Amino acid sequence: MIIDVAIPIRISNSFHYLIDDELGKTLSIGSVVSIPFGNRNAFGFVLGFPAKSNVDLLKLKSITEILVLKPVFDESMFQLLKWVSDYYCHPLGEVISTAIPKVFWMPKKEKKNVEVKEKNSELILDEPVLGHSLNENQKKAVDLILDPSEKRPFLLHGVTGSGKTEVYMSVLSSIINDKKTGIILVPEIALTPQLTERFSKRFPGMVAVLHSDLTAKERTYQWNLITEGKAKIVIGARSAVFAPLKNLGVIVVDEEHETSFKQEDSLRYNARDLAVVRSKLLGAKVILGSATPSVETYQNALNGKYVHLKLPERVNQRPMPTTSFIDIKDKSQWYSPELRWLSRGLVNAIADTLNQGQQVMLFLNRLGFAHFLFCGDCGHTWRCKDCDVSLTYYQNPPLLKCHYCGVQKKVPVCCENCSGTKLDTIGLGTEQVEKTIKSIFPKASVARMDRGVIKGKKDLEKVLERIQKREVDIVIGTQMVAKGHDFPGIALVGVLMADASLNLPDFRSYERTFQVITQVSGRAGRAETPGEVIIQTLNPEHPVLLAASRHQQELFYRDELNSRKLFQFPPFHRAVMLRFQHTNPKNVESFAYQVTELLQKEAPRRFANCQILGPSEAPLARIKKMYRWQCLVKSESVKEIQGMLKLLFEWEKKQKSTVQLSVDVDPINFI
DNA sequence: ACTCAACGAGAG
DNA sequence: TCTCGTTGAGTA
Repeated sequence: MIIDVAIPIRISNSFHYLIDDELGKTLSIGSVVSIPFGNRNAFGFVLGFPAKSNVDLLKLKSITEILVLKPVFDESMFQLLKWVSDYYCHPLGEVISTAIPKVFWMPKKEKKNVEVKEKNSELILDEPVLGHSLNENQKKAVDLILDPSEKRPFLLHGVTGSGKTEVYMSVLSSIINDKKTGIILVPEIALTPQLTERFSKRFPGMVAVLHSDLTAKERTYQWNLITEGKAKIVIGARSAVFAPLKNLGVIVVDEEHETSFKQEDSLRYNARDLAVVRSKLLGAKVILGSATPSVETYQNALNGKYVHLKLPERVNQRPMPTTSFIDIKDKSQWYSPELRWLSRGLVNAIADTLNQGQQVMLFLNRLGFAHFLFCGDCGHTWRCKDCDVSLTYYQNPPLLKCHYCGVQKKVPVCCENCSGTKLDTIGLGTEQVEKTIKSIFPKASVARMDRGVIKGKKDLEKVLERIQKREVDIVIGTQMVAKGHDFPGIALVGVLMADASLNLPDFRSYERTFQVITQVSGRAGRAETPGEVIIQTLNPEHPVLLAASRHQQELFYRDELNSRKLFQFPPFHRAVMLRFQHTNPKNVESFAYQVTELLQKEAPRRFANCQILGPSEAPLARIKKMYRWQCLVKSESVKEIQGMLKLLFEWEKKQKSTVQLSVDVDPINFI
């Protein structure tokens, strides 16, 4: 008997093996087998039982042993996995190994049912109470979501603090009453302990948690809770979209606009999009929640593919914050001739806020002390040896770091080029903000919140608790502060360099800026006092900043959609990024040109709707010793793009070039 | 992915 | 001539 086996390696085809008839009958699709592969053993997933093989029967080898008899995925998951493999042009074996935790098929010892300890939480079967005092809008949203005749995905579009989580919980509660289950996807679970806690309290003993920081043991425990049907709700980061729940009733994607739902290496899938696909395959509900939806999702809501549910009010009628701009080009605004990045206006506002016993948050999306170090005598700058970027200067501990390959080195005392000693820095980072603010407000308690000081869940919980207890007067942070944490005492939010993200070479730079400004602004204000937001910028008239500050969402999306349409970008056109990498710059360049020319030659007759842009050197021309080129393909027709990729892969196989080619479907990252 | 054979430059 | 490091092909 023949079995078809997918091996988790970068080869697109599967392989046929022989197995004893009797033994073969015990296998299912999804069983894991050990097989001879070349001159070693490998693991593989059983895909099927073909009646015959087009490979010479004498060449077929027998499997070594059965590793896991019980399938590691069921029929409906198999459909999804095949869809993923097809859509993202990635070998099925690798897709499966991304979706299923390694501990379940990569056995260290022998694979047995791991004993599940009950820990301290008993499974409580009492049904939770419905109707946790929802407001009108929340109730309406829940009713629409639960309406069985409505099959479309839902965009739950609610301003910060409008109570989206209550809606999720009400829906979940009803889903569980119907003996169904649900998945909640969150951008970075290690950074959202509050949400997990709320769910565990509301649904005691029913919640499993999945994320990348789990140890093998914890992961096994959580996964078993799911497969054994004990967990009814799974909260997790992007890979939790593959959680093997039975009777899946709903998938919630919280903060659906977040880019961390896209995996940026190996299998480049987007968990938000897979949530929509998986729920469609199963007939389950899907809720995409955000205060600042992605332009793609917004367009789907506009054109009726998704149901647009709005939560326009903050709970308890909290007023929206008031926003003002400070033009930092204007010298008269500078705090001092040396401090050009800080305005008197913001300093005064901070002082007022502190005097009133309220808290301040300052936002700057750049880590470290300064962007780079340079020599005042000869102008030399310190750059990474392996990447085409300058090294970021950190002051405590004093280091020069590369943000792309992680290389660190000691800060030099003199210039390596001219031995000059007048070393100086350019470009502002959060460390420098912290130092400066501490010197201006020596009595205030200042806390920083960024990847430099917050390494994990524990650090975050500590800072959040200190902020909550009012032990901190001024919070200085990167993106991290924009991500859904509840800071009830913040009365003033200062955005230090609002322009930084506007001018990135990425068609989504306006969208990102709008989202992050709206999100940080949403941190300001509480029941009694409306919050205040001060935005320092070089460009106070910029329409994106204006729209964000005036809470004119519809205006922003209308303009942005118009320009996406005009320039033929998503959501109107599909995009695929072809990336080329090699240690030799000439090899990449010539291969990138060969590929592009091939596609351009074929396009007019076979793929008339495809545009091929490039090739061009990537904005980051070298990372980790690899020179990088790219080529962007756009088309209204997914079919044509798929056809073109097929042609490309066939051609590439024949070329046997050493240049690495990777395909990024629906790319998020353009640098 | 992984492994082995083939190939080519450096030491005795 | 021997050895070590790099490169390329094939895996059922």
